[in-house]
Amino acid sequence: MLTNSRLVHQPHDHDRCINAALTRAKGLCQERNAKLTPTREAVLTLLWQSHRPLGAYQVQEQLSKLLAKNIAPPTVYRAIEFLLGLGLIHRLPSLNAYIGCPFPSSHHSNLFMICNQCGSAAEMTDAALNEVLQTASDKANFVLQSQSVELFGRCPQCTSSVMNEEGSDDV
Amino acid sequence: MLTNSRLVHQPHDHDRCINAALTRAKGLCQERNAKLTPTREAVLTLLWQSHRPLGAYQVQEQLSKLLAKNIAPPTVYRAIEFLLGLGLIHRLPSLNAYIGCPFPSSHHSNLFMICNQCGSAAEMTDAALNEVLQTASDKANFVLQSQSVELFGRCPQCTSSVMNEEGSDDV
DNA sequence: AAAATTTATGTTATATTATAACATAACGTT
DNA sequence: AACGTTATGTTATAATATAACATAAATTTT
Repeated sequence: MLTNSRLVHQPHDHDRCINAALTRAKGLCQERNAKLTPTREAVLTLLWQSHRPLGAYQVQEQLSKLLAKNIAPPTVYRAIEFLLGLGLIHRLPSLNAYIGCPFPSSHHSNLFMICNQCGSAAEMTDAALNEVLQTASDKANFVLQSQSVELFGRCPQCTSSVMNEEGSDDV
Repeated sequence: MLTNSRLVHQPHDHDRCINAALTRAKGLCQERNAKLTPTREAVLTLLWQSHRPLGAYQVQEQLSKLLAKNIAPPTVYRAIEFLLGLGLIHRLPSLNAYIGCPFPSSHHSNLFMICNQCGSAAEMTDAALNEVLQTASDKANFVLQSQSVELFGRCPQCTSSVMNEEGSDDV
Protein backbone atom coordinates (compact mmCIF):
# COMPACT_ATOMS: atom_id res chain seq x y z
CA MET A 1 0.00 0.00 0.00
CA LEU A 2 1.64 3.15 -1.30
CA THR A 3 0.87 6.15 0.89
CA ASN A 4 2.07 9.51 2.11
CA SER A 5 -0.13 9.31 5.17
CA ARG A 6 2.65 9.59 7.71
CA LEU A 7 4.17 12.64 6.07
CA VAL A 8 0.79 14.32 5.83
CA HIS A 9 -0.11 13.80 9.44
CA GLN A 10 3.15 14.36 11.19
CA PRO A 11 5.60 17.21 11.45
CA HIS A 12 8.36 16.77 8.91
CA ASP A 13 10.85 18.62 6.76
CA HIS A 14 8.37 19.74 4.16
CA ASP A 15 10.98 21.34 1.89
CA ARG A 16 12.07 17.83 1.11
CA CYS A 17 8.54 16.98 -0.02
CA ILE A 18 8.52 19.96 -2.33
CA ASN A 19 11.96 19.28 -3.74
CA ALA A 20 11.21 15.64 -4.29
CA ALA A 21 8.00 16.53 -6.07
CA LEU A 22 9.80 18.98 -8.35
CA THR A 23 12.49 16.46 -9.15
CA ARG A 24 9.88 13.84 -10.00
CA ALA A 25 8.01 16.34 -12.12
CA LYS A 26 11.10 17.28 -14.09
CA GLY A 27 11.92 13.67 -14.71
CA LEU A 28 8.43 12.83 -15.82
CA CYS A 29 8.29 15.82 -18.16
CA GLN A 30 11.57 14.87 -19.76
CA GLU A 31 10.33 11.32 -20.30
CA ARG A 32 7.12 12.51 -21.88
CA ASN A 33 8.61 15.39 -23.84
CA ALA A 34 6.41 17.81 -21.94
CA LYS A 35 7.57 21.24 -20.92
CA LEU A 36 7.47 22.26 -17.29
CA THR A 37 7.34 26.00 -17.93
CA PRO A 38 7.89 28.51 -15.12
CA THR A 39 4.16 29.04 -14.70
CA ARG A 40 3.46 25.33 -14.51
CA GLU A 41 6.31 24.76 -12.12
CA ALA A 42 5.10 27.61 -9.94
CA VAL A 43 1.60 26.15 -9.78
CA LEU A 44 2.97 22.75 -8.92
CA THR A 45 5.11 24.25 -6.18
CA LEU A 46 2.13 26.12 -4.76
CA LEU A 47 0.09 22.93 -4.70
CA TRP A 48 2.92 21.38 -2.75
CA GLN A 49 3.23 24.14 -0.17
CA SER A 50 1.15 22.12 2.21
CA HIS A 51 -0.58 18.78 2.32
CA ARG A 52 -3.86 20.61 1.96
CA PRO A 53 -5.66 20.88 -1.36
CA LEU A 54 -6.03 24.37 -2.83
CA GLY A 55 -8.83 25.83 -4.91
CA ALA A 56 -8.01 27.27 -8.32
CA TYR A 57 -8.63 30.79 -7.11
CA GLN A 58 -6.39 30.30 -4.10
CA VAL A 59 -3.73 29.24 -6.55
CA GLN A 60 -4.46 32.30 -8.66
CA GLU A 61 -4.06 34.61 -5.69
CA GLN A 62 -0.80 33.07 -4.58
CA LEU A 63 0.55 32.82 -8.09
CA SER A 64 -0.17 36.49 -8.67
CA LYS A 65 1.79 37.33 -5.54
CA LEU A 66 4.62 35.01 -6.46
CA LEU A 67 5.01 36.38 -9.98
CA ALA A 68 4.22 39.93 -8.88
CA LYS A 69 1.65 40.41 -11.60
CA ASN A 70 -2.01 39.71 -12.05
CA ILE A 71 -2.66 36.20 -13.29
CA ALA A 72 -6.05 35.46 -14.81
CA PRO A 73 -8.02 32.27 -14.17
CA PRO A 74 -7.37 30.66 -17.57
CA THR A 75 -3.65 30.68 -16.92
CA VAL A 76 -4.17 28.84 -13.67
CA TYR A 77 -6.61 26.36 -15.14
CA ARG A 78 -4.28 25.67 -18.06
CA ALA A 79 -1.42 24.87 -15.75
CA ILE A 80 -3.71 22.70 -13.67
CA GLU A 81 -4.90 20.87 -16.77
CA PHE A 82 -1.33 20.23 -17.83
CA LEU A 83 -0.35 18.89 -14.42
CA LEU A 84 -3.48 16.76 -14.16
CA GLY A 85 -2.70 15.29 -17.54
CA LEU A 86 0.67 14.09 -16.34
CA GLY A 87 -0.75 12.83 -13.07
CA LEU A 88 1.41 15.29 -11.14
CA ILE A 89 -1.62 16.60 -9.29
CA HIS A 90 -5.12 15.40 -8.55
CA ARG A 91 -8.48 17.07 -8.38
CA LEU A 92 -10.65 16.39 -5.35
CA PRO A 93 -14.16 16.67 -6.72
CA SER A 94 -15.86 17.06 -3.36
CA LEU A 95 -13.75 20.09 -2.59
CA ASN A 96 -13.26 21.62 -6.02
CA ALA A 97 -9.62 21.62 -5.09
CA TYR A 98 -6.27 20.39 -6.28
CA ILE A 99 -3.32 18.73 -4.60
CA GLY A 100 0.12 17.46 -5.53
CA CYS A 101 0.43 13.77 -6.18
CA PRO A 102 3.14 12.05 -4.11
CA PHE A 103 3.59 9.17 -6.53
CA PRO A 104 2.89 10.16 -10.10
CA SER A 105 4.00 7.91 -12.94
CA SER A 106 2.98 4.92 -10.83
CA HIS A 107 -0.13 4.18 -12.82
CA HIS A 108 -2.41 3.96 -9.85
CA SER A 109 -5.98 4.49 -8.83
CA ASN A 110 -6.09 6.46 -5.70
CA LEU A 111 -7.91 7.02 -2.49
CA PHE A 112 -7.89 10.17 -0.41
CA MET A 113 -8.38 10.60 3.31
CA ILE A 114 -9.49 14.14 3.90
CA CYS A 115 -9.56 15.61 7.37
CA ASN A 116 -12.76 17.49 8.13
CA GLN A 117 -10.95 19.54 10.72
CA CYS A 118 -7.57 20.59 9.35
CA GLY A 119 -8.28 20.04 5.68
CA SER A 120 -5.26 17.85 5.04
CA ALA A 121 -5.54 15.14 2.41
CA ALA A 122 -3.45 11.98 2.40
CA GLU A 123 -3.32 9.90 -0.73
CA MET A 124 -2.87 6.17 -0.96
CA THR A 125 -3.26 3.23 -3.23
CA ASP A 126 -4.75 0.04 -1.92
CA ALA A 127 -4.69 -3.18 -3.89
CA ALA A 128 -7.56 -4.61 -1.87
CA LEU A 129 -9.67 -1.59 -2.69
CA ASN A 130 -9.02 -1.89 -6.37
CA GLU A 131 -9.90 -5.55 -6.31
CA VAL A 132 -13.18 -4.89 -4.55
CA LEU A 133 -14.09 -2.18 -7.01
CA GLN A 134 -13.15 -4.35 -9.95
CA THR A 135 -15.18 -7.24 -8.60
CA ALA A 136 -18.22 -5.04 -8.00
CA SER A 137 -17.90 -3.66 -11.54
CA ASP A 138 -17.60 -7.12 -13.04
CA LYS A 139 -20.64 -8.30 -11.16
CA ALA A 140 -22.64 -5.41 -12.58
CA ASN A 141 -21.18 -5.85 -16.08
CA PHE A 142 -19.76 -2.39 -15.73
CA VAL A 143 -16.53 -1.62 -17.60
CA LEU A 144 -14.52 0.32 -15.06
CA GLN A 145 -12.39 3.09 -16.52
CA SER A 146 -11.59 5.42 -13.66
CA GLN A 147 -12.58 6.13 -10.11
CA SER A 148 -12.76 8.73 -7.42
CA VAL A 149 -12.63 7.63 -3.81
CA GLU A 150 -12.73 10.26 -1.11
CA LEU A 151 -12.94 9.49 2.58
CA PHE A 152 -13.83 12.17 5.07
CA GLY A 153 -13.12 12.13 8.77
CA ARG A 154 -10.42 13.02 11.28
CA CYS A 155 -6.74 12.69 10.65
CA PRO A 156 -4.57 11.19 13.42
CA GLN A 157 -3.26 14.59 14.46
CA CYS A 158 -6.63 16.22 14.83
CA THR A 159 -7.96 13.17 16.64
CA SER A 160 -5.30 13.44 19.32
CA SER A 161 -5.67 17.21 19.67
CA VAL A 162 -9.43 16.80 19.99
CA MET A 163 -8.80 14.58 22.98
CA ASN A 164 -7.11 17.49 24.71
CA GLU A 165 -9.15 20.56 23.77
CA GLU A 166 -12.68 19.22 23.52
CA GLY A 167 -15.43 20.59 21.34
CA SER A 168 -13.42 21.85 18.38
CA ASP A 169 -15.64 22.18 15.36
CA ASP A 170 -15.15 20.82 11.89
CA VAL A 171 -14.48 23.06 8.95
CA MET B 1 -25.15 -6.16 -1.92
CA LEU B 2 -28.01 -3.73 -2.28
CA THR B 3 -28.20 -2.30 -5.81
CA ASN B 4 -30.49 -0.85 -8.44
CA SER B 5 -28.04 -1.74 -11.17
CA ARG B 6 -30.41 -3.93 -13.18
CA LEU B 7 -33.16 -1.36 -13.18
CA VAL B 8 -30.76 1.34 -14.23
CA HIS B 9 -29.32 -0.57 -17.11
CA GLN B 10 -32.33 -2.32 -18.52
CA PRO B 11 -35.63 -1.24 -19.94
CA HIS B 12 -38.29 -1.35 -17.25
CA ASP B 13 -41.53 0.21 -16.11
CA HIS B 14 -40.01 3.37 -14.77
CA ASP B 15 -43.25 4.75 -13.38
CA ARG B 16 -43.01 2.06 -10.78
CA CYS B 17 -39.57 3.37 -9.77
CA ILE B 18 -40.99 6.85 -9.37
CA ASN B 19 -44.01 5.72 -7.42
CA ALA B 20 -41.99 3.51 -5.15
CA ALA B 21 -39.60 6.38 -4.48
CA LEU B 22 -42.46 8.71 -3.61
CA THR B 23 -44.01 6.18 -1.31
CA ARG B 24 -40.73 5.62 0.47
CA ALA B 25 -40.24 9.38 0.74
CA LYS B 26 -43.66 9.91 2.29
CA GLY B 27 -43.07 7.15 4.78
CA LEU B 28 -39.68 8.47 5.75
CA CYS B 29 -40.97 12.01 6.16
CA GLN B 30 -43.79 10.84 8.40
CA GLU B 31 -41.34 8.91 10.54
CA ARG B 32 -39.05 11.89 10.90
CA ASN B 33 -41.75 14.51 11.23
CA ALA B 34 -40.47 16.22 8.11
CA LYS B 35 -42.76 17.83 5.60
CA LEU B 36 -42.64 16.77 1.99
CA THR B 37 -44.06 19.99 0.60
CA PRO B 38 -45.23 20.23 -3.03
CA THR B 39 -41.97 21.88 -4.09
CA ARG B 40 -39.87 19.23 -2.42
CA GLU B 41 -41.99 16.44 -3.81
CA ALA B 42 -41.73 17.94 -7.28
CA VAL B 43 -37.94 18.14 -7.06
CA LEU B 44 -37.76 14.55 -5.86
CA THR B 45 -39.98 13.44 -8.71
CA LEU B 46 -37.83 15.30 -11.22
CA LEU B 47 -34.71 13.64 -9.86
CA TRP B 48 -36.47 10.33 -10.38
CA GLN B 49 -37.51 10.99 -13.96
CA SER B 50 -34.57 9.01 -15.17
CA HIS B 51 -31.67 7.09 -13.73
CA ARG B 52 -29.43 9.96 -14.75
CA PRO B 53 -28.27 12.58 -12.28
CA LEU B 54 -29.47 16.16 -12.89
CA GLY B 55 -27.72 19.44 -12.23
CA ALA B 56 -29.43 21.98 -9.99
CA TYR B 57 -30.10 24.26 -12.93
CA GLN B 58 -31.61 21.46 -14.95
CA VAL B 59 -33.92 20.89 -12.01
CA GLN B 60 -34.69 24.59 -11.91
CA GLU B 61 -35.61 24.65 -15.58
CA GLN B 62 -37.86 21.63 -15.34
CA LEU B 63 -39.39 22.74 -12.08
CA SER B 64 -40.25 26.11 -13.58
CA LYS B 65 -42.01 24.35 -16.42
CA LEU B 66 -43.79 21.96 -14.12
CA LEU B 67 -45.08 24.67 -11.81
CA ALA B 68 -45.62 27.10 -14.66
CA LYS B 69 -43.78 29.90 -12.91
CA ASN B 70 -40.24 31.03 -12.59
CA ILE B 71 -38.39 29.26 -9.80
CA ALA B 72 -35.18 30.82 -8.53
CA PRO B 73 -32.05 28.83 -7.65
CA PRO B 74 -32.41 29.13 -3.86
CA THR B 75 -35.75 27.34 -3.97
CA VAL B 76 -34.16 24.46 -5.83
CA TYR B 77 -31.13 24.31 -3.57
CA ARG B 78 -33.33 24.36 -0.50
CA ALA B 79 -35.38 21.43 -1.69
CA ILE B 80 -32.18 19.62 -2.58
CA GLU B 81 -30.75 20.31 0.84
CA PHE B 82 -33.88 18.96 2.50
CA LEU B 83 -33.86 15.80 0.40
CA LEU B 84 -30.14 15.27 0.93
CA GLY B 85 -30.68 15.60 4.66
CA LEU B 86 -33.15 12.74 4.65
CA GLY B 87 -30.98 10.64 2.38
CA LEU B 88 -33.67 10.66 -0.29
CA ILE B 89 -31.21 11.88 -2.88
CA HIS B 90 -27.46 11.97 -3.29
CA ARG B 91 -25.01 14.46 -4.70
CA LEU B 92 -22.43 13.22 -7.16
CA PRO B 93 -19.50 15.54 -6.55
CA SER B 94 -17.71 14.75 -9.78
CA LEU B 95 -20.74 15.81 -11.79
CA ASN B 96 -22.19 18.57 -9.61
CA ALA B 97 -25.39 16.65 -9.98
CA TYR B 98 -28.10 15.02 -7.93
CA ILE B 99 -29.95 11.73 -8.15
CA GLY B 100 -32.70 9.90 -6.31
CA CYS B 101 -31.61 7.29 -3.81
CA PRO B 102 -33.18 3.87 -4.36
CA PHE B 103 -32.75 2.75 -0.77
CA PRO B 104 -32.88 5.64 1.65
CA SER B 105 -33.34 4.98 5.36
CA SER B 106 -31.02 2.00 5.01
CA HIS B 107 -28.12 3.69 6.71
CA HIS B 108 -25.63 2.89 4.03
CA SER B 109 -22.46 4.19 2.50
CA ASN B 110 -22.76 4.11 -1.18
CA LEU B 111 -20.94 3.57 -4.40
CA PHE B 112 -21.95 4.86 -7.81
CA MET B 113 -21.25 3.43 -11.23
CA ILE B 114 -21.55 6.25 -13.69
CA CYS B 115 -21.65 5.58 -17.41
CA ASN B 116 -19.38 7.86 -19.40
CA GLN B 117 -21.53 7.37 -22.43
CA CYS B 118 -25.19 7.56 -21.43
CA GLY B 119 -24.75 9.33 -18.12
CA SER B 120 -26.72 6.81 -16.09
CA ALA B 121 -25.71 6.23 -12.50
CA ALA B 122 -26.37 3.03 -10.60
CA GLU B 123 -26.05 3.01 -6.85
CA MET B 124 -25.03 0.13 -4.68
CA THR B 125 -23.79 -0.77 -1.27
CA ASP B 126 -21.02 -3.28 -0.88
CA ALA B 127 -20.07 -4.71 2.47
CA ALA B 128 -16.64 -5.73 1.18
CA LEU B 129 -15.98 -2.18 0.03
CA ASN B 130 -16.89 -0.75 3.39
CA GLU B 131 -14.66 -3.23 5.12
CA VAL B 132 -11.71 -2.36 2.92
CA LEU B 133 -12.23 1.34 3.49
CA GLN B 134 -12.57 0.86 7.22
CA THR B 135 -9.43 -1.25 7.33
CA ALA B 136 -7.46 1.30 5.33
CA SER B 137 -8.68 4.06 7.64
CA ASP B 138 -7.77 2.11 10.74
CA LYS B 139 -4.33 1.41 9.40
CA ALA B 140 -3.79 5.13 8.90
CA ASN B 141 -5.36 6.05 12.24
CA PHE B 142 -7.96 7.93 10.33
CA VAL B 143 -11.42 8.23 11.89
CA LEU B 144 -13.72 7.59 8.97
CA GLN B 145 -16.93 9.62 9.01
CA SER B 146 -18.23 9.58 5.47
CA GLN B 147 -17.22 8.66 1.98
CA SER B 148 -17.77 9.31 -1.68
CA VAL B 149 -17.03 6.55 -4.14
CA GLU B 150 -17.64 7.19 -7.82
CA LEU B 151 -16.74 4.76 -10.56
CA PHE B 152 -16.67 5.86 -14.17
CA GLY B 153 -16.89 3.62 -17.20
CA ARG B 154 -19.39 1.93 -19.45
CA CYS B 155 -22.70 0.56 -18.34
CA PRO B 156 -23.77 -2.86 -19.67
CA GLN B 157 -26.19 -1.35 -22.16
CA CYS B 158 -23.70 1.04 -23.71
CA THR B 159 -21.09 -1.69 -23.81
CA SER B 160 -23.33 -3.92 -25.90
CA SER B 161 -24.43 -1.12 -28.21
CA VAL B 162 -20.80 -0.09 -28.71
CA MET B 163 -20.17 -3.57 -30.05
CA ASN B 164 -22.68 -2.88 -32.79
CA GLU B 165 -22.09 0.72 -33.82
CA GLU B 166 -18.38 1.19 -33.34
CA GLY B 167 -16.62 4.42 -32.48
CA SER B 168 -19.24 6.13 -30.39
CA ASP B 169 -17.70 8.82 -28.25
CA ASP B 170 -18.02 9.41 -24.56
CA VAL B 171 -19.86 12.39 -23.15
C1' DA C 1 -59.72 32.73 17.27
C1' DA C 2 -55.84 36.22 17.67
C1' DA C 3 -51.10 36.61 18.64
C1' DA C 4 -46.76 34.68 18.59
C1' DT C 5 -43.54 31.49 16.83
C1' DT C 6 -41.62 28.57 13.63
C1' DT C 7 -41.01 26.86 9.06
C1' DA C 8 -41.03 27.40 4.15
C1' DT C 9 -40.77 30.09 0.13
C1' DG C 10 -39.96 34.36 -2.69
C1' DT C 11 -36.67 37.77 -4.36
C1' DT C 12 -32.54 40.13 -5.34
C1' DA C 13 -27.98 40.18 -5.48
C1' DT C 14 -23.63 38.11 -5.51
C1' DA C 15 -19.98 34.65 -4.52
C1' DT C 16 -17.41 30.80 -6.40
C1' DT C 17 -15.70 27.71 -9.89
C1' DA C 18 -14.67 27.05 -14.68
C1' DT C 19 -14.40 27.86 -19.73
C1' DA C 20 -14.92 30.17 -24.50
C1' DA C 21 -12.93 32.97 -27.82
C1' DC C 22 -9.63 35.49 -29.67
C1' DA C 23 -4.94 38.04 -29.44
C1' DT C 24 -0.12 37.93 -28.67
C1' DA C 25 4.21 36.02 -27.61
C1' DA C 26 7.73 32.46 -27.32
C1' DC C 27 9.70 28.46 -29.25
C1' DG C 28 11.28 25.03 -32.72
C1' DT C 29 12.01 23.71 -37.41
C1' DT C 30 13.45 24.36 -41.61
C1' DA D 1 13.97 35.00 -41.67
C1' DA D 2 9.46 32.61 -42.50
C1' DC D 3 6.51 29.22 -40.85
C1' DG D 4 3.96 26.33 -37.88
C1' DT D 5 3.35 24.98 -33.17
C1' DT D 6 2.85 25.65 -28.37
C1' DA D 7 2.11 28.59 -24.40
C1' DT D 8 0.37 32.62 -22.34
C1' DG D 9 -2.38 37.02 -22.09
C1' DT D 10 -6.89 39.22 -22.08
C1' DT D 11 -11.72 39.88 -21.95
C1' DA D 12 -15.93 38.19 -21.33
C1' DT D 13 -19.11 34.95 -19.73
C1' DA D 14 -20.96 30.34 -18.41
C1' DA D 15 -22.18 27.23 -14.64
C1' DT D 16 -22.73 26.19 -9.84
C1' DA D 17 -23.96 27.78 -5.31
C1' DT D 18 -25.12 30.85 -1.37
C1' DA D 19 -26.10 35.29 1.45
C1' DA D 20 -29.39 38.36 3.04
C1' DC D 21 -33.59 39.96 3.68
C1' DA D 22 -38.85 39.93 2.73
C1' DT D 23 -43.11 37.56 2.70
C1' DA D 24 -46.24 33.87 3.36
C1' DA D 25 -47.93 29.70 5.26
C1' DA D 26 -48.35 26.47 8.96
C1' DT D 27 -48.15 25.45 13.98
C1' DT D 28 -48.31 26.48 18.67
C1' DT D 29 -49.53 29.29 22.49
C1' DT D 30 -52.37 32.07 24.78
